[in-house]
Amino acid sequence: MLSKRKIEERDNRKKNIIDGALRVFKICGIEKTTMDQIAHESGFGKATLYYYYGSKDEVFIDIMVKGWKDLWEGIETLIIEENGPKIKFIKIITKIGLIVKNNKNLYGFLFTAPKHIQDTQAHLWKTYQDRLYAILKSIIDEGIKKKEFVNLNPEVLMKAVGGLFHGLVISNEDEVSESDLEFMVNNLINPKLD
Amino acid sequence: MLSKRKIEERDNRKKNIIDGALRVFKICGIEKTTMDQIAHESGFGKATLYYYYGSKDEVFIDIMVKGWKDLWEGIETLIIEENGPKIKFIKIITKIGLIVKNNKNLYGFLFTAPKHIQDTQAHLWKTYQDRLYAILKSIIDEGIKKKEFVNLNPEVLMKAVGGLFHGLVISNEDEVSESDLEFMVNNLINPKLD
DNA sequence: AACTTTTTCAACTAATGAGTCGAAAGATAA
DNA sequence: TTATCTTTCGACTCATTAGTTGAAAAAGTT
Repeated sequence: MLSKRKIEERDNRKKNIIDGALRVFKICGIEKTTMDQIAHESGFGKATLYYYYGSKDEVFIDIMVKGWKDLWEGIETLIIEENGPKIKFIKIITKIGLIVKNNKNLYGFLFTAPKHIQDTQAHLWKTYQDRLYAILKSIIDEGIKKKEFVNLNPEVLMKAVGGLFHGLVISNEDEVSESDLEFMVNNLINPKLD
Repeated sequence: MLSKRKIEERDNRKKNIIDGALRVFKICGIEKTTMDQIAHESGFGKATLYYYYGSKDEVFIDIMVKGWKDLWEGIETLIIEENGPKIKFIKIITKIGLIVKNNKNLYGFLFTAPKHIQDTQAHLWKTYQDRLYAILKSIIDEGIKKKEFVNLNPEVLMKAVGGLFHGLVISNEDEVSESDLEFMVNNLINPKLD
């Protein structure tokens, strides 16, 4: 049996591998990153890496799960707060912005990679992702109904906010201020100047 | 010497290859697409493909050049039209939207791929791309100065519009109506309800 | 028809990269 | 110290894929 400390150490090494992987992704792009590179970057030999992860996909999936889980847990409390849809929506978006800014390597990967991983089985991370999207969608629906949001197709609005967020937070070298992000999301979902 | 017709035929075959390539990209993703696949999809053997293109990169670059050139030429006339920055900007964005919608395979590639191609030399397509960005940037600058646009950092506004556009037009299965696109860009650059 | 040029491709090479194996080094426990 | 379990990795295998070659078919020219 493995002692508690042993397990912790092992988890730490896995974390090192993930961090190394993300560093290489940033430089080489996800697709062109090799297991040798990841191994070297995180200070192991390739064979050792396979001691911790059974395949390249497993590394990817571990990253995805961690990312979406953190994201979900970061906004979970905001959902039950008693706020109108507009306030709630903005709060969630800015919170996500904050989380993403704190770990750009991870989330740059998270929002770009999914297409390339084949989801033969439903993955754990999909659950968190779906949950997050469903919540945002329901807030948009409610916002439109209560006329706090502009009256557009909710799917379209969702895509718009997603794109805006991506442009401002992910694919942007410089940091956007929270207030700018908030301001622009606000303009998008309801262009009234208040 | 090659006759005019011969050259035309050759260009046609090159076009077939490009179209085939884009079809495969759509299914497999750019990175995972092989030359064999492209060859097969466009109805040639791989060796024939290498008769027309010297390397995989050459295929990529040809696509990029065609895409950016078409985009630039599509909006070129709008630049000299006598319009205020706001009208001009919206006109250009919606025109780009139209062009993109007409060839989603191509532009899905165009706006996603660039990072993966190493630009050892400055490529022709970069010229068109830079030109387009510079124009948009200058219109934004002017729009802000003339208070037709909201007073935000122009770079940030640029990223925002880029992201919004991407979300609505590129990474969207369904088509956005022109009016929705126009409406939302308008809200972003100047949220006054007029 | 005889000859030249253009187009095609099956079968090859060479490099790269995912994943394996077996042996050895490092801990831990008795 | 000896036996056992955990961690490490050099050196392999094997599959894939970019790019080449040489020969042959097709088209064009005289």
